[in-house]
Amino acid sequence: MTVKDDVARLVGDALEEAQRTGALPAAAVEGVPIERPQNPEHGDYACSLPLKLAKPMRMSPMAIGEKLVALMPLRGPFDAVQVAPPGFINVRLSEAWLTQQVDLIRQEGPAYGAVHVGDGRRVQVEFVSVNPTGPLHVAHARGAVIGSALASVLEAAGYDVQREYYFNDAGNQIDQFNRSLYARYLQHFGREAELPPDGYMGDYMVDLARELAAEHGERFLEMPAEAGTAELGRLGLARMLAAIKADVQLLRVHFDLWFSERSLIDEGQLDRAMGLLRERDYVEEREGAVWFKSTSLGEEQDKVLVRSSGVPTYFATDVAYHYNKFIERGFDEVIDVWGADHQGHVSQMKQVVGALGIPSERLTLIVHQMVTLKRGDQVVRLSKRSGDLITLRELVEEVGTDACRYFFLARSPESHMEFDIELAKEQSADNPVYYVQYAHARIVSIIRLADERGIDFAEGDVSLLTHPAELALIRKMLLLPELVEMMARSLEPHHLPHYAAELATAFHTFYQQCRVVSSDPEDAAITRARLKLVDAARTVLARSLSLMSMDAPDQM
RNA sequence: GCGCCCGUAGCUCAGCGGAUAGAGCAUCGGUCUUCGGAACCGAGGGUCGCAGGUUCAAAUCCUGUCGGGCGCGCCA
Repeated sequence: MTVKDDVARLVGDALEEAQRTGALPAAAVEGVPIERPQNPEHGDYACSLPLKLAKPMRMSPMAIGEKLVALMPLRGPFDAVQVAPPGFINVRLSEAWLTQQVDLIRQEGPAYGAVHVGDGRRVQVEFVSVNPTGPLHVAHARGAVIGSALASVLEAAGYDVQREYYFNDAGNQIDQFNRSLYARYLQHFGREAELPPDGYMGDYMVDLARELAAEHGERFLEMPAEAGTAELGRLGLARMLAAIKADVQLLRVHFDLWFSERSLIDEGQLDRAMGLLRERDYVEEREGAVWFKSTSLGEEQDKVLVRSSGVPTYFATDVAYHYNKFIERGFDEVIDVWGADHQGHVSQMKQVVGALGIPSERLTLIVHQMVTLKRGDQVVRLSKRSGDLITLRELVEEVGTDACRYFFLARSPESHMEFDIELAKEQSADNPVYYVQYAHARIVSIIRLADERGIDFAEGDVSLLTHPAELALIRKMLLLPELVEMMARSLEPHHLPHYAAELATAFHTFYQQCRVVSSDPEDAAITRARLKLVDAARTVLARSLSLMSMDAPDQM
């Protein structure tokens, strides 16, 4: 239970008591709202319940507040509660309690920040899932960072998390890919060949053809064209997939499972999903095709599941995939991270899940907006088909993994973000990334110094920590578990970089004002206490960075 | 035309219906004999696109409107 929950209970218990004894009239309440006031004069936590109860209770907010505060015992972490106009209950934490948390944080170590909102429930996070017909680009990097950070946060919040990449290895686009590759392959050997009209034009296809030619020679020329195209395509696809794996690894993104679209067809899951939809009367045959009757669910149009040619659409396999996620594998919750270009499919996907008999709230679609990439003044448009502009790899190699992760993560998914490469490089010294990491390196070097001087602070007395900067740092450290809980509930990991920067500031401010390792013998006790604080700060900062899959360097 | 997203400081962006709307960068001004100055402290800078509405309380919710992005296929 977080402190915030404890505050809510403190107020909630008082309300119950007041209503039971008749001190306050009966009124329906939906939860106890607890906030963190921005003005420190308002204490550590604030509750606006009296303001909300004023109307149903027909009393002034201040009077309600007074009644409640009178019933709130100053136990445990709490030092003072008071009512403030226009009707807030402000709660302040006790300094003695705050300092004790330093020891507790050190005890928890790298596990600090973990909460139990997930309660072991199984959640699948599917992200990136770009077709392996070309290299990953900048927008994909954004999805990769959002998805992986969200997965880490959910894990810290007590969920059993599965990270998954769904890749297309069947269908039209793969045919296009195969034909494009075959054409490049023929061209490599000086044969006359034209790319298909909707083919993949990028130079990477030329490179891929050359690599395969180097490895396999003219083998595919000797086959009938159709077989050659298919054979070559299969090898090319495997290479593209391997390249994508390498690319996401550059961003420190790991997947538990790479899920093949084709396997849904081969292993009968598509048929079973279609059968279930048909059974539930959501399928209709018309004009030689098989349709999902989404208009019956309020959608604007029906969707084709199986073309008149007998070939299932991507939509059909997507239905099968979600059937597989919920019904065959039994995930409690599923989160899909999509780019804005897929926004139009969100309501259809939700309807499909409902049509399969699954409460559609169990599926969450996180749609992130596009990334506008800039090099100075030049706007670079992102298109996989028309050519190879800035790839994920180029970006990461130029800007660095940590900076990429930090910047992509710091923007909320729905914001249309701008990424100026020149700026990111020029400002690297003033980068918030390095600011946060520098705080960690600084901490480690202080502890290193203490080690060199043979200072043992295991018995440090944390009650000596009374300086405002010390207490401010502790308060900031205590925010992490609440933040993890909030992020897991809202599925918004973008708060993490902002928190890390605030924590770093709290540390730097403390460092500026409080000498840690002092050579004056009279300071021995406070030195030991502060070393404990510094060590706890290292724990929390390192945890914040690890949740973002960022490096926590010992030196820079 | 319809759907989704965005519009907050010079720039890039936070902001859970609550108290005086914040951060970084940029600008200006301070701090330094000792633990890492990649630091700290301070200042200026805002009609939260605009107009209505709901509410004790709106940057936040609703409606409309203007501007920008992305979609609207028997493509994925």
